[in-house]
Amino acid sequence: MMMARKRKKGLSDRQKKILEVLDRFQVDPGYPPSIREICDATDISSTSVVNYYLEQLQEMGFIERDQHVSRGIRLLVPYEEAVSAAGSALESVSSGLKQTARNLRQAVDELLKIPISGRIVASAPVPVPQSDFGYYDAESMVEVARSLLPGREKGSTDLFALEVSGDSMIDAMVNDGDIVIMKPAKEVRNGEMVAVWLNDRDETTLKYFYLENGRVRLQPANPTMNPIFIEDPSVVEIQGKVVMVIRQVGGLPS
Amino acid sequence: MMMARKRKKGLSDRQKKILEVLDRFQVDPGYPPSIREICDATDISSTSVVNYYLEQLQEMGFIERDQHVSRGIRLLVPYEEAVSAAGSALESVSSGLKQTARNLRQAVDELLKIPISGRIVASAPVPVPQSDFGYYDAESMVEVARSLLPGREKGSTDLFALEVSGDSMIDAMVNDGDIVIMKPAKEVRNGEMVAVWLNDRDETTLKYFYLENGRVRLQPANPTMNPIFIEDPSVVEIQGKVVMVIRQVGGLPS
DNA sequence: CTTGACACAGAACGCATGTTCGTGTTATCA
DNA sequence: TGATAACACGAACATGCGTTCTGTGTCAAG
Repeated sequence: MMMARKRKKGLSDRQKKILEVLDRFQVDPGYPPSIREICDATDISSTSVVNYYLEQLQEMGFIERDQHVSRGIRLLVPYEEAVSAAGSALESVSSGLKQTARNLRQAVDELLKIPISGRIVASAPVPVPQSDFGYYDAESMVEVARSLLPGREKGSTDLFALEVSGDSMIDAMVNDGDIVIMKPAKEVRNGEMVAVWLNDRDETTLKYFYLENGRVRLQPANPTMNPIFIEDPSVVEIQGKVVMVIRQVGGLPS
Repeated sequence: MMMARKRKKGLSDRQKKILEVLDRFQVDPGYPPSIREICDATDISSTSVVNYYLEQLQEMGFIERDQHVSRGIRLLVPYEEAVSAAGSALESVSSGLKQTARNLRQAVDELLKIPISGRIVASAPVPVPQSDFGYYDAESMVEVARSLLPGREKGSTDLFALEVSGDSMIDAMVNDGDIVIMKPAKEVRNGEMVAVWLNDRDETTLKYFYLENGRVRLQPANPTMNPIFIEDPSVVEIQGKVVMVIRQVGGLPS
Protein backbone atom coordinates (compact mmCIF):
# COMPACT_ATOMS: atom_id res chain seq x y z
CA MET A 1 0.00 0.00 0.00
CA MET A 2 1.26 3.44 -0.89
CA MET A 3 2.34 5.31 2.16
CA ALA A 4 0.57 8.56 2.74
CA ARG A 5 3.74 10.30 3.76
CA LYS A 6 7.44 9.62 3.58
CA ARG A 7 10.34 11.52 5.07
CA LYS A 8 12.27 11.43 1.85
CA LYS A 9 12.54 9.62 -1.42
CA GLY A 10 14.68 6.61 -2.02
CA LEU A 11 16.37 4.51 0.63
CA SER A 12 17.13 5.62 4.11
CA ASP A 13 20.61 5.21 5.58
CA ARG A 14 19.51 2.24 7.59
CA GLN A 15 17.90 0.57 4.61
CA LYS A 16 21.08 1.01 2.61
CA LYS A 17 23.13 -0.38 5.45
CA ILE A 18 20.92 -3.44 5.70
CA LEU A 19 21.15 -4.07 1.98
CA GLU A 20 24.91 -3.74 2.18
CA VAL A 21 25.02 -6.31 4.98
CA LEU A 22 22.87 -8.72 2.98
CA ASP A 23 25.19 -8.26 0.02
CA ARG A 24 28.34 -8.74 2.06
CA PHE A 25 27.10 -11.89 3.83
CA GLN A 26 26.68 -13.63 0.48
CA VAL A 27 30.45 -13.53 0.09
CA ASP A 28 31.39 -14.15 3.71
CA PRO A 29 30.14 -16.29 5.39
CA GLY A 30 28.24 -17.35 2.24
CA TYR A 31 24.77 -17.45 3.75
CA PRO A 32 22.31 -14.71 4.71
CA PRO A 33 22.54 -13.03 8.11
CA SER A 34 20.12 -13.64 10.91
CA ILE A 35 18.05 -10.73 12.22
CA ARG A 36 20.42 -10.42 15.17
CA GLU A 37 23.48 -10.48 12.92
CA ILE A 38 21.94 -7.61 10.95
CA CYS A 39 21.44 -5.81 14.27
CA ASP A 40 25.09 -6.24 15.11
CA ALA A 41 26.31 -5.17 11.70
CA THR A 42 24.16 -2.05 11.49
CA ASP A 43 24.25 -0.80 15.10
CA ILE A 44 20.52 -1.29 15.41
CA SER A 45 19.80 -2.45 18.93
CA SER A 46 16.38 -4.02 18.39
CA THR A 47 15.35 -7.00 16.30
CA SER A 48 11.94 -5.43 15.72
CA VAL A 49 13.56 -2.41 14.04
CA VAL A 50 15.45 -4.70 11.69
CA ASN A 51 12.22 -6.56 11.03
CA TYR A 52 10.50 -3.23 10.31
CA TYR A 53 13.12 -2.29 7.71
CA LEU A 54 13.22 -5.76 6.15
CA GLU A 55 9.50 -5.59 5.60
CA GLN A 56 9.93 -2.25 3.88
CA LEU A 57 12.72 -3.57 1.68
CA GLN A 58 10.58 -6.54 0.75
CA GLU A 59 7.64 -4.31 -0.13
CA MET A 60 9.94 -2.19 -2.26
CA GLY A 61 11.09 -5.26 -4.12
CA PHE A 62 14.70 -5.35 -3.06
CA ILE A 63 14.50 -8.57 -1.07
CA GLU A 64 12.35 -11.63 -0.57
CA ARG A 65 11.70 -13.18 2.81
CA ASP A 66 10.57 -16.63 3.79
CA GLN A 67 8.60 -16.47 7.01
CA HIS A 68 9.43 -18.41 10.16
CA VAL A 69 12.65 -19.64 8.60
CA SER A 70 16.06 -18.78 9.96
CA ARG A 71 18.07 -16.61 7.55
CA GLY A 72 15.16 -16.67 5.15
CA ILE A 73 16.18 -13.56 3.20
CA ARG A 74 17.05 -13.33 -0.48
CA LEU A 75 18.64 -10.26 -1.96
CA LEU A 76 16.92 -9.74 -5.30
CA VAL A 77 18.98 -6.80 -6.46
CA PRO A 78 22.74 -6.35 -6.08
CA TYR A 79 23.52 -3.71 -3.51
CA GLU A 80 25.03 -1.14 -5.86
CA GLU A 81 22.14 -1.47 -8.24
CA ALA A 82 19.59 -1.18 -5.44
CA VAL A 83 21.17 1.97 -4.10
CA SER A 84 21.41 3.60 -7.50
CA ALA A 85 17.88 2.51 -8.43
CA ALA A 86 16.64 3.95 -5.17
CA GLY A 87 18.20 7.22 -6.14
CA SER A 88 15.41 7.53 -8.71
CA ALA A 89 12.75 6.91 -6.05
CA LEU A 90 11.65 3.51 -7.21
CA GLU A 91 8.75 1.94 -5.43
CA SER A 92 9.49 -1.46 -6.84
CA VAL A 93 12.14 -2.87 -9.06
CA SER A 94 10.97 -3.53 -12.56
CA SER A 95 10.94 -7.05 -13.93
CA GLY A 96 13.45 -6.33 -16.63
CA LEU A 97 16.59 -8.21 -17.38
CA LYS A 98 17.06 -9.21 -13.78
CA GLN A 99 13.80 -11.05 -13.64
CA THR A 100 14.53 -12.75 -16.92
CA ALA A 101 17.91 -13.88 -15.62
CA ARG A 102 16.30 -15.22 -12.48
CA ASN A 103 13.69 -17.02 -14.52
CA LEU A 104 16.29 -18.77 -16.61
CA ARG A 105 18.43 -19.62 -13.63
CA GLN A 106 15.60 -21.21 -11.73
CA ALA A 107 13.45 -22.68 -14.47
CA VAL A 108 14.47 -26.31 -14.20
CA ASP A 109 14.35 -26.33 -10.43
CA GLU A 110 11.01 -24.56 -10.33
CA LEU A 111 8.92 -27.34 -11.81
CA LEU A 112 8.41 -30.40 -9.66
CA LYS A 113 7.08 -33.63 -11.04
CA ILE A 114 5.07 -35.30 -8.29
CA PRO A 115 3.80 -38.86 -8.73
CA ILE A 116 0.10 -39.57 -8.51
CA SER A 117 0.01 -42.65 -6.34
CA GLY A 118 -3.71 -43.28 -6.51
CA ARG A 119 -7.05 -42.00 -5.40
CA ILE A 120 -8.27 -40.86 -2.06
CA VAL A 121 -11.69 -42.12 -1.05
CA ALA A 122 -13.47 -42.11 2.28
CA SER A 123 -13.71 -45.87 2.53
CA ALA A 124 -10.02 -46.86 2.39
CA PRO A 125 -6.69 -45.67 3.78
CA VAL A 126 -4.59 -43.31 1.69
CA PRO A 127 -2.30 -45.07 -0.85
CA VAL A 128 0.99 -43.71 0.48
CA PRO A 129 3.67 -44.62 -2.06
CA GLN A 130 6.91 -46.46 -1.51
CA SER A 131 9.92 -44.20 -1.31
CA ASP A 132 11.27 -45.04 -4.77
CA PHE A 133 9.36 -43.17 -7.43
CA GLY A 134 11.61 -44.27 -10.27
CA TYR A 135 8.99 -46.43 -11.94
CA TYR A 136 6.40 -43.71 -12.33
CA ASP A 137 5.94 -42.49 -15.87
CA ALA A 138 4.92 -39.09 -17.14
CA GLU A 139 1.23 -39.93 -17.22
CA SER A 140 1.09 -40.52 -13.51
CA MET A 141 2.86 -37.28 -12.60
CA VAL A 142 1.45 -33.93 -11.73
CA GLU A 143 3.61 -30.89 -12.35
CA VAL A 144 3.67 -28.21 -9.70
CA ALA A 145 5.66 -25.01 -9.55
CA ARG A 146 7.93 -25.19 -6.54
CA SER A 147 6.99 -21.62 -5.68
CA LEU A 148 3.45 -22.75 -4.93
CA LEU A 149 4.56 -25.08 -2.18
CA PRO A 150 4.54 -23.82 1.38
CA GLY A 151 8.00 -22.66 2.44
CA ARG A 152 8.73 -25.65 4.62
CA GLU A 153 7.97 -28.10 1.81
CA LYS A 154 9.89 -26.42 -0.99
CA GLY A 155 12.84 -28.73 -0.48
CA SER A 156 10.76 -31.89 -0.14
CA THR A 157 11.49 -34.78 -2.45
CA ASP A 158 8.87 -37.20 -1.14
CA LEU A 159 5.65 -35.43 -2.05
CA PHE A 160 2.95 -37.46 -3.67
CA ALA A 161 -0.38 -36.65 -5.26
CA LEU A 162 -3.78 -38.24 -4.88
CA GLU A 163 -6.88 -37.72 -6.94
CA VAL A 164 -10.07 -37.26 -4.95
CA SER A 165 -12.84 -39.68 -5.74
CA GLY A 166 -16.38 -38.91 -4.59
CA ASP A 167 -18.05 -36.18 -2.56
CA SER A 168 -16.89 -37.35 0.85
CA MET A 169 -14.21 -34.67 1.24
CA ILE A 170 -16.63 -31.75 0.94
CA ASP A 171 -16.12 -30.76 4.56
CA ALA A 172 -12.45 -30.36 3.72
CA MET A 173 -13.45 -28.02 0.86
CA VAL A 174 -12.10 -30.63 -1.51
CA ASN A 175 -14.09 -31.68 -4.54
CA ASP A 176 -14.41 -34.87 -6.49
CA GLY A 177 -11.62 -34.78 -9.06
CA ASP A 178 -9.36 -32.41 -7.12
CA ILE A 179 -5.71 -33.26 -6.75
CA VAL A 180 -4.31 -33.28 -3.23
CA ILE A 181 -0.56 -32.92 -2.80
CA MET A 182 0.64 -34.68 0.31
CA LYS A 183 3.73 -35.42 2.27
CA PRO A 184 4.20 -38.66 4.18
CA ALA A 185 3.88 -38.02 7.91
CA LYS A 186 3.12 -40.06 10.98
CA GLU A 187 3.09 -37.08 13.28
CA VAL A 188 2.14 -33.50 12.58
CA ARG A 189 2.03 -30.16 14.31
CA ASN A 190 -1.22 -28.80 15.65
CA GLY A 191 -3.00 -26.88 12.95
CA GLU A 192 -1.66 -28.86 10.01
CA MET A 193 -4.08 -30.50 7.64
CA VAL A 194 -3.85 -34.25 7.60
CA ALA A 195 -5.30 -37.29 5.97
CA VAL A 196 -6.28 -39.61 8.76
CA TRP A 197 -7.69 -43.12 8.74
CA LEU A 198 -10.16 -43.55 11.58
CA ASN A 199 -9.89 -47.22 12.32
CA ASP A 200 -13.00 -47.30 14.49
CA ARG A 201 -15.12 -46.02 11.61
CA ASP A 202 -13.18 -47.43 8.65
CA GLU A 203 -13.00 -43.94 7.20
CA THR A 204 -10.44 -41.59 5.73
CA THR A 205 -10.92 -37.90 6.29
CA LEU A 206 -9.03 -34.69 5.59
CA LYS A 207 -9.03 -32.25 8.47
CA TYR A 208 -6.96 -29.83 10.50
CA PHE A 209 -5.40 -31.81 13.32
CA TYR A 210 -5.12 -30.72 16.96
CA LEU A 211 -3.98 -32.82 19.91
CA GLU A 212 -5.42 -31.09 22.97
CA ASN A 213 -5.02 -32.52 26.45
CA GLY A 214 -4.66 -36.03 25.09
CA ARG A 215 -7.71 -35.71 22.89
CA VAL A 216 -7.76 -35.24 19.14
CA ARG A 217 -9.78 -32.46 17.53
CA LEU A 218 -10.28 -32.80 13.79
CA GLN A 219 -11.35 -29.45 12.42
CA PRO A 220 -13.06 -29.24 9.01
CA ALA A 221 -11.80 -26.68 6.54
CA ASN A 222 -15.34 -25.47 6.01
CA PRO A 223 -15.75 -22.94 8.80
CA THR A 224 -19.49 -23.57 9.03
CA MET A 225 -18.98 -27.19 10.07
CA ASN A 226 -18.26 -28.61 13.48
CA PRO A 227 -15.12 -30.46 14.51
CA ILE A 228 -14.87 -34.12 15.41
CA PHE A 229 -13.53 -34.87 18.89
CA ILE A 230 -11.80 -38.20 19.47
CA GLU A 231 -11.02 -39.21 23.02
CA ASP A 232 -8.75 -42.10 22.05
CA PRO A 233 -5.92 -40.86 19.80
CA SER A 234 -5.01 -44.42 18.82
CA VAL A 235 -7.97 -44.67 16.48
CA VAL A 236 -6.49 -41.79 14.46
CA GLU A 237 -3.90 -43.10 12.02
CA ILE A 238 -2.13 -40.18 10.41
CA GLN A 239 -1.39 -41.11 6.81
CA GLY A 240 0.15 -37.91 5.57
CA LYS A 241 -0.24 -34.20 5.63
CA VAL A 242 -1.84 -32.05 2.98
CA VAL A 243 0.37 -29.37 1.52
CA MET A 244 -1.68 -28.26 -1.45
CA VAL A 245 -4.98 -28.75 -3.26
CA ILE A 246 -5.36 -28.23 -7.00
CA ARG A 247 -8.68 -28.00 -8.79
CA GLN A 248 -8.76 -28.09 -12.54
CA VAL A 249 -12.03 -26.50 -13.53
CA GLY A 250 -12.98 -27.53 -16.94
CA GLY A 251 -15.45 -30.32 -17.22
CA LEU A 252 -19.07 -30.33 -16.12
CA PRO A 253 -19.82 -31.23 -12.54
CA SER A 254 -20.80 -34.85 -12.07
CA MET B 1 41.68 -40.72 11.43
CA MET B 2 41.57 -43.02 8.46
CA MET B 3 38.69 -45.39 8.76
CA ALA B 4 39.62 -48.98 9.22
CA ARG B 5 36.97 -50.09 6.78
CA LYS B 6 34.86 -48.49 4.07
CA ARG B 7 32.08 -50.15 2.16
CA LYS B 8 33.20 -48.69 -1.12
CA LYS B 9 35.30 -45.92 -2.59
CA GLY B 10 33.99 -42.50 -3.24
CA LEU B 11 30.79 -41.02 -1.89
CA SER B 12 27.89 -42.99 -0.63
CA ASP B 13 24.44 -42.43 -2.03
CA ARG B 14 23.43 -40.46 1.01
CA GLN B 15 26.50 -38.27 0.86
CA LYS B 16 25.82 -37.53 -2.78
CA LYS B 17 22.21 -36.74 -2.00
CA ILE B 18 23.22 -34.35 0.74
CA LEU B 19 25.67 -32.59 -1.55
CA GLU B 20 22.98 -32.34 -4.21
CA VAL B 21 20.60 -30.78 -1.70
CA LEU B 22 23.22 -28.26 -0.61
CA ASP B 23 23.82 -27.42 -4.26
CA ARG B 24 20.15 -27.10 -5.09
CA PHE B 25 19.34 -24.91 -2.08
CA GLN B 26 21.82 -22.32 -3.31
CA VAL B 27 19.57 -21.72 -6.30
CA ASP B 28 16.24 -22.06 -4.53
CA PRO B 29 15.58 -20.84 -1.90
CA GLY B 30 19.01 -19.16 -2.18
CA TYR B 31 20.31 -20.06 1.27
CA PRO B 32 21.65 -23.28 2.75
CA PRO B 33 19.26 -25.87 4.18
CA SER B 34 18.85 -26.51 7.85
CA ILE B 35 19.68 -29.95 9.22
CA ARG B 36 15.99 -30.76 9.31
CA GLU B 37 15.50 -29.60 5.73
CA ILE B 38 18.32 -31.90 4.68
CA CYS B 39 16.48 -34.67 6.53
CA ASP B 40 13.31 -33.95 4.61
CA ALA B 41 15.03 -33.71 1.26
CA THR B 42 17.01 -36.93 1.63
CA ASP B 43 14.52 -39.20 3.40
CA ILE B 44 16.77 -39.41 6.42
CA SER B 45 14.59 -39.48 9.49
CA SER B 46 17.16 -38.45 12.09
CA THR B 47 18.98 -35.17 12.48
CA SER B 48 21.88 -37.03 14.04
CA VAL B 49 22.41 -39.04 10.85
CA VAL B 50 22.52 -35.88 8.80
CA ASN B 51 24.99 -34.46 11.29
CA TYR B 52 27.00 -37.66 11.01
CA TYR B 53 27.26 -37.30 7.21
CA LEU B 54 27.91 -33.57 7.30
CA GLU B 55 30.85 -34.19 9.56
CA GLN B 56 32.17 -36.71 7.07
CA LEU B 57 31.72 -34.34 4.16
CA GLN B 58 33.50 -31.63 6.10
CA GLU B 59 36.36 -33.94 6.92
CA MET B 60 36.58 -34.94 3.26
CA GLY B 61 36.82 -31.29 2.30
CA PHE B 62 33.57 -30.91 0.40
CA ILE B 63 31.93 -28.51 2.83
CA GLU B 64 32.64 -26.12 5.66
CA ARG B 65 30.45 -25.77 8.69
CA ASP B 66 30.05 -22.95 11.21
CA GLN B 67 29.12 -24.37 14.58
CA HIS B 68 26.01 -23.40 16.54
CA VAL B 69 24.78 -21.33 13.63
CA SER B 70 21.59 -22.06 11.75
CA ARG B 71 22.26 -23.02 8.11
CA GLY B 72 25.97 -22.65 8.76
CA ILE B 73 27.10 -24.83 5.84
CA ARG B 74 29.19 -23.77 2.86
CA LEU B 75 29.56 -25.98 -0.18
CA LEU B 76 33.22 -25.75 -1.12
CA VAL B 77 33.05 -27.84 -4.28
CA PRO B 78 30.32 -27.69 -6.91
CA TYR B 79 28.16 -30.79 -6.78
CA GLU B 80 29.14 -32.20 -10.17
CA GLU B 81 32.80 -31.76 -9.41
CA ALA B 82 32.45 -33.31 -5.97
CA VAL B 83 30.71 -36.35 -7.34
CA SER B 84 33.08 -36.86 -10.23
CA ALA B 85 36.02 -36.34 -7.91
CA ALA B 86 34.55 -39.12 -5.83
CA GLY B 87 34.74 -41.41 -8.82
CA SER B 88 31.08 -42.05 -9.33
CA ALA B 89 29.13 -41.94 -12.57
CA LEU B 90 26.51 -39.26 -12.56
CA GLU B 91 23.22 -39.79 -14.35
CA SER B 92 22.46 -36.14 -14.82
CA VAL B 93 25.90 -35.40 -16.28
CA SER B 94 25.67 -38.42 -18.54
CA SER B 95 22.49 -37.01 -20.07
CA GLY B 96 24.59 -34.61 -22.11
CA LEU B 97 24.73 -30.87 -22.43
CA LYS B 98 22.37 -30.84 -25.39
CA GLN B 99 19.67 -32.64 -23.51
CA THR B 100 20.18 -30.30 -20.59
CA ALA B 101 19.68 -27.29 -22.81
CA ARG B 102 16.58 -28.89 -24.32
CA ASN B 103 15.14 -29.57 -20.89
CA LEU B 104 15.85 -26.01 -19.85
CA ARG B 105 13.98 -24.54 -22.81
CA GLN B 106 11.07 -26.91 -22.30
CA ALA B 107 10.91 -26.19 -18.60
CA VAL B 108 10.66 -22.47 -19.21
CA ASP B 109 7.78 -23.08 -21.60
CA GLU B 110 6.07 -25.46 -19.17
CA LEU B 111 5.96 -22.97 -16.34
CA LEU B 112 3.50 -20.12 -16.74
CA LYS B 113 3.71 -16.96 -14.71
CA ILE B 114 0.24 -15.63 -14.15
CA PRO B 115 -0.28 -12.17 -12.65
CA ILE B 116 -2.26 -11.81 -9.46
CA SER B 117 -4.50 -8.88 -10.25
CA GLY B 118 -6.13 -8.57 -6.86
CA ARG B 119 -8.55 -10.21 -4.51
CA ILE B 120 -11.95 -11.65 -5.08
CA VAL B 121 -14.55 -10.77 -2.48
CA ALA B 122 -18.30 -11.14 -2.49
CA SER B 123 -18.98 -7.45 -2.21
CA ALA B 124 -17.21 -6.13 -5.31
CA PRO B 125 -16.79 -7.07 -8.96
CA VAL B 126 -13.76 -9.11 -9.94
CA PRO B 127 -10.64 -7.00 -10.65
CA VAL B 128 -10.11 -8.16 -14.22
CA PRO B 129 -6.73 -6.84 -15.33
CA GLN B 130 -5.86 -4.77 -18.33
CA SER B 131 -4.40 -6.81 -21.14
CA ASP B 132 -0.83 -5.63 -20.63
CA PHE B 133 0.81 -7.48 -17.79
CA GLY B 134 4.23 -6.01 -18.37
CA TYR B 135 4.25 -3.92 -15.25
CA TYR B 136 3.68 -6.80 -12.88
CA ASP B 137 6.69 -7.81 -10.88
CA ALA B 138 7.63 -11.19 -9.50
CA GLU B 139 5.81 -10.72 -6.23
CA SER B 140 2.45 -10.48 -7.92
CA MET B 141 2.82 -13.58 -10.06
CA VAL B 142 1.75 -17.13 -9.42
CA GLU B 143 3.58 -19.93 -11.18
CA VAL B 144 1.56 -22.74 -12.66
CA ALA B 145 2.67 -25.75 -14.68
CA ARG B 146 1.06 -25.56 -18.10
CA SER B 147 0.19 -29.24 -17.82
CA LEU B 148 -2.20 -28.47 -14.97
CA LEU B 149 -4.37 -26.23 -17.10
CA PRO B 150 -7.45 -27.71 -18.73
CA GLY B 151 -6.72 -28.69 -22.31
CA ARG B 152 -8.62 -25.77 -23.81
CA GLU B 153 -6.67 -23.22 -21.77
CA LYS B 154 -3.14 -24.57 -22.23
CA GLY B 155 -2.47 -22.06 -24.97
CA SER B 156 -4.02 -19.08 -23.16
CA THR B 157 -1.94 -15.98 -22.68
CA ASP B 158 -4.49 -13.86 -20.82
CA LEU B 159 -5.01 -15.82 -17.63
CA PHE B 160 -5.02 -13.93 -14.38
CA ALA B 161 -5.09 -14.96 -10.74
CA LEU B 162 -7.13 -13.70 -7.83
CA GLU B 163 -6.68 -14.34 -4.17
CA VAL B 164 -9.87 -15.22 -2.31
CA SER B 165 -10.70 -13.00 0.64
CA GLY B 166 -13.25 -14.18 3.18
CA ASP B 167 -15.56 -17.14 3.54
CA SER B 168 -18.14 -16.06 1.01
CA MET B 169 -17.00 -18.52 -1.67
CA ILE B 170 -17.59 -21.62 0.44
CA ASP B 171 -20.46 -22.74 -1.75
CA ALA B 172 -17.98 -22.79 -4.63
CA MET B 173 -15.73 -25.03 -2.52
CA VAL B 174 -13.25 -22.19 -2.46
CA ASN B 175 -11.58 -21.14 0.76
CA ASP B 176 -10.31 -17.89 2.13
CA GLY B 177 -6.75 -17.57 0.86
CA ASP B 178 -7.16 -19.85 -2.15
CA ILE B 179 -5.88 -18.69 -5.51
CA VAL B 180 -8.34 -18.77 -8.39
CA ILE B 181 -6.94 -18.82 -11.93
CA MET B 182 -9.32 -17.16 -14.36
CA LYS B 183 -9.68 -16.29 -17.99
CA PRO B 184 -11.46 -13.12 -19.12
CA ALA B 185 -14.83 -14.02 -20.62
CA LYS B 186 -18.09 -12.28 -21.34
CA GLU B 187 -19.81 -15.41 -22.56
CA VAL B 188 -19.35 -18.97 -21.51
CA ARG B 189 -20.61 -22.40 -22.34
CA ASN B 190 -23.18 -24.11 -20.18
CA GLY B 191 -21.45 -25.99 -17.39
CA GLU B 192 -18.41 -23.75 -17.13
CA MET B 193 -17.61 -22.17 -13.81
CA VAL B 194 -17.81 -18.41 -13.84
CA ALA B 195 -17.31 -15.42 -11.66
CA VAL B 196 -20.44 -13.34 -12.00
CA TRP B 197 -21.39 -9.98 -10.59
CA LEU B 198 -25.10 -9.93 -9.72
CA ASN B 199 -25.95 -6.27 -10.10
CA ASP B 200 -29.31 -6.59 -8.39
CA ARG B 201 -27.62 -7.89 -5.24
CA ASP B 202 -24.24 -6.16 -5.48
CA GLU B 203 -22.57 -9.53 -5.11
CA THR B 204 -19.88 -11.56 -6.81
CA THR B 205 -20.26 -15.30 -6.81
CA LEU B 206 -18.49 -18.30 -8.32
CA LYS B 207 -20.80 -20.90 -9.76
CA TYR B 208 -21.40 -23.24 -12.66
CA PHE B 209 -23.36 -21.33 -15.29
CA TYR B 210 -26.34 -22.61 -17.27
CA LEU B 211 -28.60 -20.59 -19.58
CA GLU B 212 -31.79 -22.62 -19.82
CA ASN B 213 -34.84 -21.36 -21.75
CA GLY B 214 -33.78 -17.74 -21.27
CA ARG B 215 -33.23 -18.21 -17.55
CA VAL B 216 -29.90 -18.47 -15.77
CA ARG B 217 -29.18 -21.30 -13.36
CA LEU B 218 -26.14 -20.78 -11.16
CA GLN B 219 -25.13 -24.11 -9.70
CA PRO B 220 -22.91 -24.25 -6.61
CA ALA B 221 -19.89 -26.56 -6.69
CA ASN B 222 -20.97 -28.01 -3.36
CA PRO B 223 -23.42 -30.73 -4.44
CA THR B 224 -25.39 -30.43 -1.20
CA MET B 225 -26.40 -26.82 -1.97
CA ASN B 226 -29.21 -25.55 -4.14
CA PRO B 227 -28.80 -23.52 -7.30
CA ILE B 228 -29.83 -19.90 -7.82
CA PHE B 229 -32.33 -19.25 -10.59
CA ILE B 230 -32.34 -15.83 -12.25
CA GLU B 231 -35.16 -14.99 -14.58
CA ASP B 232 -33.51 -11.84 -16.00
CA PRO B 233 -30.13 -12.72 -17.48
CA SER B 234 -29.14 -9.05 -17.65
CA VAL B 235 -28.50 -8.90 -13.91
CA VAL B 236 -25.76 -11.53 -14.41
CA GLU B 237 -22.52 -9.87 -15.45
CA ILE B 238 -20.01 -12.53 -16.38
CA GLN B 239 -16.58 -11.33 -15.34
CA GLY B 240 -14.49 -14.31 -16.25
CA LYS B 241 -14.38 -18.04 -16.07
CA VAL B 242 -12.57 -20.13 -13.54
CA VAL B 243 -10.01 -22.51 -14.95
CA MET B 244 -8.21 -23.61 -11.81
CA VAL B 245 -8.18 -23.32 -8.02
CA ILE B 246 -5.03 -23.65 -5.96
CA ARG B 247 -4.96 -24.09 -2.21
CA GLN B 248 -1.70 -23.80 -0.36
CA VAL B 249 -2.19 -25.67 2.88
CA GLY B 250 0.28 -24.50 5.41
CA GLY B 251 -0.86 -22.07 8.03
CA LEU B 252 -3.56 -22.44 10.65
CA PRO B 253 -7.09 -21.79 9.52
CA SER B 254 -8.25 -18.26 10.16
C1' DC C 1 31.19 -66.86 17.41
C1' DT C 2 32.82 -62.45 19.00
C1' DT C 3 34.10 -57.89 18.29
C1' DG C 4 34.31 -53.45 16.51
C1' DA C 5 33.25 -50.17 12.90
C1' DC C 6 29.74 -48.24 10.39
C1' DA C 7 25.16 -46.74 9.63
C1' DC C 8 21.07 -45.43 11.45
C1' DA C 9 17.54 -43.73 14.62
C1' DG C 10 14.75 -41.22 18.29
C1' DA C 11 14.70 -38.13 21.91
C1' DA C 12 16.00 -34.37 24.56
C1' DC C 13 18.17 -30.19 25.47
C1' DG C 14 19.63 -25.59 25.06
C1' DC C 15 20.54 -22.01 22.29
C1' DA C 16 19.53 -19.46 17.90
C1' DT C 17 16.22 -17.03 15.76
C1' DG C 18 11.92 -14.60 13.96
C1' DT C 19 7.79 -12.40 15.29
C1' DT C 20 4.83 -9.66 18.00
C1' DC C 21 3.43 -6.32 21.36
C1' DG C 22 3.47 -2.13 23.72
C1' DT C 23 5.57 2.18 24.24
C1' DG C 24 8.16 6.42 23.20
C1' DT C 25 10.12 10.11 20.08
C1' DT C 26 10.27 12.92 16.08
C1' DA C 27 8.88 14.89 11.73
C1' DT C 28 5.25 16.22 8.80
C1' DC C 29 0.84 17.95 7.58
C1' DA C 30 -3.60 20.31 7.95
C1' DT D 1 -1.21 23.24 17.63
C1' DG D 2 -2.96 18.73 17.41
C1' DA D 3 -3.09 14.59 14.85
C1' DT D 4 -0.78 11.22 12.53
C1' DA D 5 2.75 8.54 10.33
C1' DA D 6 7.40 7.30 10.43
C1' DC D 7 10.96 5.88 13.12
C1' DA D 8 12.83 3.71 17.07
C1' DC D 9 13.16 0.52 20.89
C1' DG D 10 13.02 -3.25 24.65
C1' DA D 11 10.99 -7.25 26.08
C1' DA D 12 8.77 -11.45 25.71
C1' DC D 13 7.37 -15.39 23.43
C1' DA D 14 7.26 -19.27 20.39
C1' DT D 15 9.46 -21.80 17.22
C1' DG D 16 13.56 -23.04 14.51
C1' DC D 17 17.55 -25.35 14.84
C1' DG D 18 22.15 -27.64 15.99
C1' DT D 19 24.21 -30.68 19.09
C1' DT D 20 24.51 -34.50 22.01
C1' DC D 21 23.26 -38.75 24.09
C1' DT D 22 21.79 -43.33 24.03
C1' DG D 23 20.49 -47.19 21.70
C1' DT D 24 20.03 -50.72 17.83
C1' DG D 25 21.12 -53.32 13.61
C1' DT D 26 24.35 -54.95 10.10
C1' DC D 27 28.40 -56.81 8.54
C1' DA D 28 33.31 -57.74 7.85
C1' DA D 29 37.36 -59.21 10.16
C1' DG D 30 39.65 -62.05 13.38
